[in-house]
Amino acid sequence: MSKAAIAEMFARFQAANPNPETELEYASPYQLLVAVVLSAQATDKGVNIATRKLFAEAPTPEAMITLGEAGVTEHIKTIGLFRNKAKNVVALSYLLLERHGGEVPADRDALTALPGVGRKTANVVLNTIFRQPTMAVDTHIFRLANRTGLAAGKNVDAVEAALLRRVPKPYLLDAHHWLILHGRYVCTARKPACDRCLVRDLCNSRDKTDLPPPGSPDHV
DNA sequence: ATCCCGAGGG
DNA sequence: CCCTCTGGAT
Repeated sequence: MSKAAIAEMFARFQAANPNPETELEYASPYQLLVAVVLSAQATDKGVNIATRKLFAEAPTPEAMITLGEAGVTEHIKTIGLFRNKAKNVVALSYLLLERHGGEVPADRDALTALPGVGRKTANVVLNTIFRQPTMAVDTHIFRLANRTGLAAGKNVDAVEAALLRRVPKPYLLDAHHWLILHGRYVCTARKPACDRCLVRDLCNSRDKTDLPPPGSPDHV
């Protein structure tokens, strides 16, 4: 995708959705951090169902520790990888109190030092809470970037670096959420809805593609 | 490279 | 049945 095409792509995203936001439900930086940790290999919809109950009982790190690993597990059993996540949420809450006065640190190294928090989760927190121009590359953005030609890369780190180079600065703060939402609802993994894609004419996969071939049941 | 791991969609 | 979902730790 050319430089001009990329600028056009984000201009359209911005016009269609001036203030894109996460679909995770949270009432504090702490709750967003926990929700993002829980969202690994899970849908936002499923995470929200679990966190409604979880945050009602444990809205703060102190309450989460009191609830304990067994209590957390009960609330998040409907989410995949729940044993690891329950352990991480409690341990992370303990470390937030011990190292950061119970606050979420605005620092990538401090964030990734927490259990269950890797580079992608840290980037989401830095962007969503602290409004830093980070690019968190998840399954949606990795797929969409490579498919459309927005930013090619064999792994998430390469795609992140390419996006930071190619996305025009004025769009960088909101690019993450625009791309996530586009990937979730339009440029989906299996059966992309190209017929209602806002940037269809700019997409490399119009003629050279990893999409299902024309004529197949999955072709849109 | 492997494991973790439930819910929803097709 | 199989694939996908805002990955991280070993």
